[in-house]
Amino acid sequence: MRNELLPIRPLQRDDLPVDTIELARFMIGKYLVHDLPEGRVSGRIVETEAYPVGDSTSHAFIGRRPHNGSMFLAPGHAYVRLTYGLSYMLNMSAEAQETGAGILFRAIEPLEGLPLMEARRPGVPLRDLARGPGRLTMALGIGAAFDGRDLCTGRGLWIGVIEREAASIGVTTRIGLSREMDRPLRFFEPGSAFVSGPRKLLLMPHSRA
DNA sequence: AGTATGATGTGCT
DNA sequence: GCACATCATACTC
Repeated sequence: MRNELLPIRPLQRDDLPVDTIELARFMIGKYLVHDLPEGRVSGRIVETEAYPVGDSTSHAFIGRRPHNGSMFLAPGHAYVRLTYGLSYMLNMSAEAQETGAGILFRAIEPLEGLPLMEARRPGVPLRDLARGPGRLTMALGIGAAFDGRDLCTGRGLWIGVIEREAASIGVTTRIGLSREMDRPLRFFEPGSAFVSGPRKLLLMPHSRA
């Protein structure tokens, strides 16, 4: 038994805005897809954060190192990093090659392959399956092996679009930081139940078209 | 609804 | 030693 696949078209590298902050906004309402032998797992991107050049909280801020090299690849490559010893985070490189910037995928609305996601996270309610950056990678089956992979191939793990744009995009400060806490670099889909973070952040968003 | 805490790995952000 | 781009659980209001 196999699901009908949604008509998701792979995003090309040339489709991506060069600017990190524009890219983080652009990805709201796009799709994260993981095609596996067992089937497809996918979701609509409802929350991202930007880590632009010069941001002291960016993992690229200290310069290129073995562990953060993926942030310096051409736009559209995965940067996967373990945080707090338990949670993998999926980022995508931004700006020109060698620059060192990226966006963090913080939450998706699960769409395809729900049984596969639920199998990885037994007993977790649908709403919590991929609400949060660590949960997202758990649900999609993403680990360290994905670091450095091209997300613009349309195969394996890739980003895509359905011809339907987000009506509006919410903007707030980022989550989990102890510095640079004032910058409006978190983007999300207003009204989505699948967005992570405290409710109070949703009460004061600037909403833009 | 909000707040506190422990688990756990990695690099000194 | 300590700070993390976190999560699940236990506890309070």
